[in-house]
Amino acid sequence: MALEHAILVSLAERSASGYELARRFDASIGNFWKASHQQIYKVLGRMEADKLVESELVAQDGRPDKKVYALTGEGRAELAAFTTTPTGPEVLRSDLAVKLRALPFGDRDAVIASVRQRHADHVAKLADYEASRARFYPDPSAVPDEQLGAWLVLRGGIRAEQGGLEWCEEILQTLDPQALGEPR
Amino acid sequence: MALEHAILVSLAERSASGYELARRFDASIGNFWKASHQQIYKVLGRMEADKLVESELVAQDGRPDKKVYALTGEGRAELAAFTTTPTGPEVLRSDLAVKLRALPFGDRDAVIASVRQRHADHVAKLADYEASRARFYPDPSAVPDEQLGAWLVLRGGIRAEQGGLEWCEEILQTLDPQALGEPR
DNA sequence: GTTGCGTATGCATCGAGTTGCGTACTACGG
DNA sequence: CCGTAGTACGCAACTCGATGCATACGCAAC
Repeated sequence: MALEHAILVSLAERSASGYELARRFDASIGNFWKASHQQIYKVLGRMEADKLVESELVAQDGRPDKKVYALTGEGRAELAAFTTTPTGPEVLRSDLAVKLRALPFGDRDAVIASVRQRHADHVAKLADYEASRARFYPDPSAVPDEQLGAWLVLRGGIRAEQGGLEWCEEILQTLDPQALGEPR
Repeated sequence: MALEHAILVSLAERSASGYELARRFDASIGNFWKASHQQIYKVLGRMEADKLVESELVAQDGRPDKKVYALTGEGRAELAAFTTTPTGPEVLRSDLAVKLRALPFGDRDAVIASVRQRHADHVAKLADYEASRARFYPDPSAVPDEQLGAWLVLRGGIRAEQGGLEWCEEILQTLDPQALGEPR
């Protein structure tokens, strides 16, 4: 039930409607936790029933009304409690790894194509992260204390993408060495 | 439904009972895809109904009977087809990232403790992977073709663990610089 | 001799997450 | 005036996966 905690964090940083949360989950927070708007609405409903958040209807003009959610004291307490719970080991699920393992039983060229796609994904994501870094943290040696967490998460994202990228390059070098001169 | 494909790969490499599969998922395959034995039994049941696998009851002495599953032709075809499907972008879910982001609203020391724990996990996993590498691929320049996939997956695992380890070190250096001299 | 451990299979229940659909209003272009 | 797109919320049905529990057998330890 960690989606709940991701939402709590997001709302702690700034109150928002479900719709806004969904978009945030497409951007910054979504870099390390995905969620569709349906899930978000569902969980928000439960969280409101549990008194972790409260909502206020806000009329807008030119747009539908929205329901802005804010943390309650109980929500803040729950979030603080969450930080003290032990973190279980990371669970990874890699489709690409399954495909690699299936190499002897499948289509080598198709697998290589998947790796190329993944390679491109990493390049794009990395550019994205780099842009965020340059924009929000122009001076890495002077990150304000309250942004340390977000900064470290961004650094982790950059590391993960770089690692994934290098892995893709190693795979391509191994499976398809002669094609390396021509990409791009 | 990629658990299905992970099972297909595992059975393609060698026929096995549900119990054996569950243990394999604790070891090599489980490094990039987790599954409990109940899930495996359930999925195996469905896969048999779908004719992707077939089972044979094998009596053992000193032990309960077991049901050994093997791929059918249809199963092999499904596995080959899987390798040609496009691979979606990786979905990551990091509890630790959520906790880092929650730093300003929670308990800093507890978060640091979680990072230390994660750090230790990475060290252990890395040692594990290194042992596998040394044992199964003593000469990295001479990996037989049919093991290339497994080798690359292992390389990816090592990279991911190293990356995670370095991230933990960066976090600790940032949040708790003076404590770095004393660990261990 | 019974308690615990390892092998081996499975059910039942619940929450998490996906997919598809539905409603309602505004704004803009053709 | 209609179609398309964006904002904003939500239900229903389903699958996936996690957790807990149950059963059955044999072996070894205490």
